[in-house]
Amino acid sequence: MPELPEVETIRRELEEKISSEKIKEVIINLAKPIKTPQAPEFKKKLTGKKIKGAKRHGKFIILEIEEGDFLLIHLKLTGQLIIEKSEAPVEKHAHIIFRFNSGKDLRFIDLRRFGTMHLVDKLEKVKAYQELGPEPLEPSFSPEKLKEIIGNRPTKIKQLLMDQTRIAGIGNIYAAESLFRARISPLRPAKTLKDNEIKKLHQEIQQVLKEAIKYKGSSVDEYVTTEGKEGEYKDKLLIYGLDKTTCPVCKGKVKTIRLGGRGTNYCPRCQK
DNA sequence: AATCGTTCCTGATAGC
DNA sequence: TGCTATCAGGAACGAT
Repeated sequence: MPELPEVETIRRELEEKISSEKIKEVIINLAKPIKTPQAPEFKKKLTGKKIKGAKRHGKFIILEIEEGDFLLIHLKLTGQLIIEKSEAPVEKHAHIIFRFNSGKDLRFIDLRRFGTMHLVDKLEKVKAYQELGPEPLEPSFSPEKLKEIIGNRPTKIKQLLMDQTRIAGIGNIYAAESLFRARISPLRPAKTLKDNEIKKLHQEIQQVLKEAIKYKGSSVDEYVTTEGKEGEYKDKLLIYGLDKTTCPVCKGKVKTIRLGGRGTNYCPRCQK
């Protein structure tokens, strides 16, 4: 599933490959992902417009459209954005196709249909976007900032890391990885973390995200790049993934629990 | 205000 | 074999 490194990989490729592409036609095979406006107006507002660029905040991709609109795309669990020639056979679950004058398509494919799109003139109109917490790779995200976010909260640290209104872009994969690397149990109430643990966690969050971007993300579930290629960071993950039963550090048994409805792997011997 | 449980959806897999 | 039941999960939403 796409988290910050995966979404950033897609954003970079979109920026490079479809900036200044002009939309000739929008084909809607399934209207469900389009949250606003309604499908006919969505189509009308985009047809004939140029794409100016691609930004990202958290797990949202923002396509900047000519004349000031923004197309916010959230891939949720299984959404994909693929760029290919218009004559390529249409994939199963290709719900929305942006067809360009150049003969290329940008296709939104989404097996579980959880992904969303909003076309708005102001970003603040999308509530979840407007409520996003700070970007973990921005300079403003200092160890002190993380300490402030943790504050006196009793919430389990893993759930706090995954809360998009606290920090933007971290999901199940990178929450588990950064906690493992920082040797902190996902079950620890956030407020019990000592200053040195917060510092370490902050460092590991930034490092694992940067490394994962370098490898074009982790192909877990359906994630692929806009070229349809898998991200290679999957092989570098230390703790995430059901097939891991042995801790790569102490060789002890990895524990799988459910935390806030999510499968969570950790090593009880290494992570305190 | 913060947190918890439920819901959306398909395909893989287990069990009979 | 072929059917049905179960499960995974990000975040919106309603309830507490």
